[in-house]
Amino acid sequence: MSFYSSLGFLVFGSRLRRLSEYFLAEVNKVYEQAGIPFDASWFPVFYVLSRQQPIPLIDIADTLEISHSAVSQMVTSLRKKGLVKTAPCPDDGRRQLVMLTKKGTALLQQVQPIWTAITGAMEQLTDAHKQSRQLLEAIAQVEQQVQQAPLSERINAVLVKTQATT
Amino acid sequence: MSFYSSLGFLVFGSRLRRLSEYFLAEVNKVYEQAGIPFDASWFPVFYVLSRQQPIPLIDIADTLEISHSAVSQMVTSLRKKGLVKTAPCPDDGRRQLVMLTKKGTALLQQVQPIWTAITGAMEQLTDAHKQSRQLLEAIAQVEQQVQQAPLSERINAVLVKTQATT
DNA sequence: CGTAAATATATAAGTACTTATATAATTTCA
DNA sequence: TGAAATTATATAAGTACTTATATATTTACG
Repeated sequence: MSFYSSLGFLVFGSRLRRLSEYFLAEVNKVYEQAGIPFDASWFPVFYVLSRQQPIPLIDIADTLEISHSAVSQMVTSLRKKGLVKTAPCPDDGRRQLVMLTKKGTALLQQVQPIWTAITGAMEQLTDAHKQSRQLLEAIAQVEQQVQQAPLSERINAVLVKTQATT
Repeated sequence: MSFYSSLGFLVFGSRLRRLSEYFLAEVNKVYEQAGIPFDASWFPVFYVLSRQQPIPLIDIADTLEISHSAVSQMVTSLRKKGLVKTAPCPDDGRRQLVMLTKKGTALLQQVQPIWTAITGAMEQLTDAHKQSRQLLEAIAQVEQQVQQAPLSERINAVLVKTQATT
């Protein structure tokens, strides 16, 4: 058994990070092999724009649940590549409305079949199609659980109990 | 349902990263509240050293399945903090043997009860103690599956099949 | 109605990794 | 045995975020 398997949750974070990076790298291979000049890191912003457009930067950040800063940096990068453009909101001068350019829209058309295939491949990760769903469900449940009582509180509770019996 | 839940595996990577960062942040809270000057990011190297010492840098990297570079940077950082020291291996001048200093050993003593508590808290994340194990098992299974056939190949297979029927 | 608070964005710096590159020590084998 | 390949480490630069900070616009209210 590997170090990671035997250590269980103490290296939970590292394992998740590693798995995450693996998935992004694999998806990038697919884009490359399909000859589509798209990067996996662009997906979240592109996906939001595929649903709603134009949209203020702040709404993208809220939807993705990442910082304004991260979206601001990504939008700047995509703007430099000519894939999105921005314009101040007429109703509220603080807001920047983000939208796809013609080039961005064309790219979106290209990547959409890949997105569908990714979902399909993930669903087929096991014979019975059960495991990937279980993983998603397990992650969702852990996310819910830690919202109800933070992990740090749970750890402290265990700590106190251990110290009491020592 | 949140954006992340509805999108499923297309944002798998982001969700894993977010969960990972949450866990590291929570564990850091526990160290801080316990008044122990330890950072969650130090754990992997400290854990390896708690098992074997002295140990060549390359063996730490192999055990943790991270790059030599990452270990080299972490060891440099821990050495600057006076927690570890290094010495060239007498048998092989290329290797740097890493070991805990007196200060590092004292810190290890302090953090070990916390590590036990973290494992305990993770096991109790659900009433039935089933879910966290399921998550670990599900991750392990996904790790195994993608070793047998890379995700990119699976995605391509789905793509080809879709295009054939269109 | 003007000033304080809130909101939206941009930029700088930090984090924890990665890959690429350089350098040095060791091993291999023609 | 000595040149080529391998192995081990260190450092630089890049990535995709974060927090902290600055700035600008809008809203709220005494």
